[in-house]
Amino acid sequence: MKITIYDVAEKAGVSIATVSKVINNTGRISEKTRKKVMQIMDELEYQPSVVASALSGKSTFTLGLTLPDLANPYFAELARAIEDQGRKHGFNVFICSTDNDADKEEEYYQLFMKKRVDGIIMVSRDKQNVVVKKILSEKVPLVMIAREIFSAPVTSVMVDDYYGGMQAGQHLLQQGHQNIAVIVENLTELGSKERLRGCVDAMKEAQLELDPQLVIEGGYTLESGKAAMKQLLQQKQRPTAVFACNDILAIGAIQAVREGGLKVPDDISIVGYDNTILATIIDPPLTTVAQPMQEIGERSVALLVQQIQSKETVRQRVLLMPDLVVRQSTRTIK
Amino acid sequence: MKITIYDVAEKAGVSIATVSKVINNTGRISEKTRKKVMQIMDELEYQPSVVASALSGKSTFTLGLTLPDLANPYFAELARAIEDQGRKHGFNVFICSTDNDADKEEEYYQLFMKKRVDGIIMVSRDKQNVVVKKILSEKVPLVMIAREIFSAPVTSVMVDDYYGGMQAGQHLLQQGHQNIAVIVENLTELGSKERLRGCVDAMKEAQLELDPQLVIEGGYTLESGKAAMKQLLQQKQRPTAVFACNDILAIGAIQAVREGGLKVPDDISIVGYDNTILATIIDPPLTTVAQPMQEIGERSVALLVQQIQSKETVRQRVLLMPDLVVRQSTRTIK
DNA sequence: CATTATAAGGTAAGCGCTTAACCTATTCTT
DNA sequence: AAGAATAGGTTAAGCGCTTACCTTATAATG
Repeated sequence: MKITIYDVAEKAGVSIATVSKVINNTGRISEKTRKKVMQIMDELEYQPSVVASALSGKSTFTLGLTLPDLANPYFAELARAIEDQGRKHGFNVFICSTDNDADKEEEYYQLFMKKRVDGIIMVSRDKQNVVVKKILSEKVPLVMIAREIFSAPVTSVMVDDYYGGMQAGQHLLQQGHQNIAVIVENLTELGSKERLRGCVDAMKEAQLELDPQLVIEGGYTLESGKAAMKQLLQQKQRPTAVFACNDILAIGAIQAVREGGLKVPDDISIVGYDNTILATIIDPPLTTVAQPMQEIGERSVALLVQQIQSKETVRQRVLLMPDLVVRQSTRTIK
Repeated sequence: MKITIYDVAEKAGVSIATVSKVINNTGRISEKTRKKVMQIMDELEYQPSVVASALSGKSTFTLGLTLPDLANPYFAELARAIEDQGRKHGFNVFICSTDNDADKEEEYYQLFMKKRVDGIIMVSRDKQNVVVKKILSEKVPLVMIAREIFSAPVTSVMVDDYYGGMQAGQHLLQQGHQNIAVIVENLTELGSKERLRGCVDAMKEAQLELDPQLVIEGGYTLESGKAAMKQLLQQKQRPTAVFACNDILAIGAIQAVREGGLKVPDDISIVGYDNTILATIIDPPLTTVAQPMQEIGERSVALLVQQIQSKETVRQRVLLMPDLVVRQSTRTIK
């Protein structure tokens, strides 16, 4: 059956300890023996069992990742970034969609524990997360990628929503817009609030004030973005620019504008948030605030691996900066 | 540290064998003892180590999935479907992006072997796949999700491209189009050829012939779709309808049409292929041939699990039917 | 009542590795 | 040239389970 370390040892005429040492590059082994063993391993196409090595004290080189929904392009891209970084460090990752369902989250967590993953990355909107507390109390290495500041002391990677909102606002202001509306996702959520606040502050700096009438909760779907925009189009003083707090909402807004017989960006400028692939394929291509996906993946994996390897827990929150990507859904106002 | 089977056994006043038996529901255990042991496991929040149980002969309950790129919405959706099905059967899945790079594929395959995954699902365009042959020769359970018929006897799940192309063609014909163009991905690839052939045959049934001038290779990118469409717009006899062999191409085509001062579907109808999320957010929403993602995930996992459990290898090819989703990028011609 | 079945659970080997502790030639030292 | 270092291995225990094979009560049988 499967080739084991015994087969290699026997064929090389050494003990299994020696083989183990050449695999792990530990202990003292003469160059000659090393060569010999390596050659035999090659010949036999020996693949040391991570299962066995994990059982005898080493790690499983496996990470668990939970996120709301892998079918969502935003999370898929993030997952890809994490996967790539994991690979660099020699880790495979279990990617698990929770649908924001606490039960599924719990279920996956249990699976992670049974499989003895070395660490967990959670992407979550929920700040009152019970599972997180369990993970922490079990001292399993954990990194959160979140939009809310977590009450517990968790190492987390976040993107500065306030700054992102501000960038969006500044961009529109630079283009001469004064009458700006904001479609937020959900005003009870910190991330949304921060994006809004950033935009408001950008306007304040320009001595402008955001009309509360022009702030609308849009939720997360295309339809709701459309509806929000329609509502905005009815206002007595129609805005000349809209900052939508995610790309889907922005796209819904574009569609509503078009259905209203107006044009983007000619009549109304729109800036989105996230810079998902959707932003590039929509017409006109969407000006949007880009989350630094690669960077998020890189930092979170790095922080996790660090925890795994050093066992120490220097908890920290990393705050990354988003970046505005200017495309064609915004333009200078006359 | 971690609770082990010994802790449970001791606290319950039984041997570890007994605990193992209640965990696995094997052997004879009295109801009383079972209850007792279960209760203790609960109390201690005992999570049996899959690592240990895998080492002693059971499976790892882990699947490996390789696909070209998780950041691509099409594959992300597929991965999600597979993940869900895996969960139903108690499996976690390592999701790995290969970027169609043979080296990465090989690397991931080696990792899968080291981690002793129970089975592998590969999503690939490549039919000359060396890794596949290795997997087969190692007798590791494998299911391919492919577009090409594989030379080796691999269990595979495919979608009937010919029928999909036919559906697209029939739809356009029913709407009265006679002058139909096709933007294929790549004429050297079987999947593309089949879609084209399906469309051609649909036309033949209607006593029509597809003008070879109206078949253009478009590749896989938005830009290339745009370019292809522009080329079509220049033809002396401009087509009234276009069948683009994937959604991205279709979207590129829509943009080209719009840039040419024409409208979809008023001037030109367009049908895509894949029914990715992109089709729903584009304006106008894209009529497209839907791949049965859920079904693909379900069947492939089911086939894999079957192989894993029964050890027998009833190789088979499952051919699923795609389904046309009519949206607003096509319309009846006067 | 002695014998046999059966139910309930225990013993111990083994899965494929890692690693601390130990052993034995060589090579240095002085 | 004798003792101390050192290089290069080997031995064996242990990681946390599973499982074939025992053992021992207890119930069934003639």
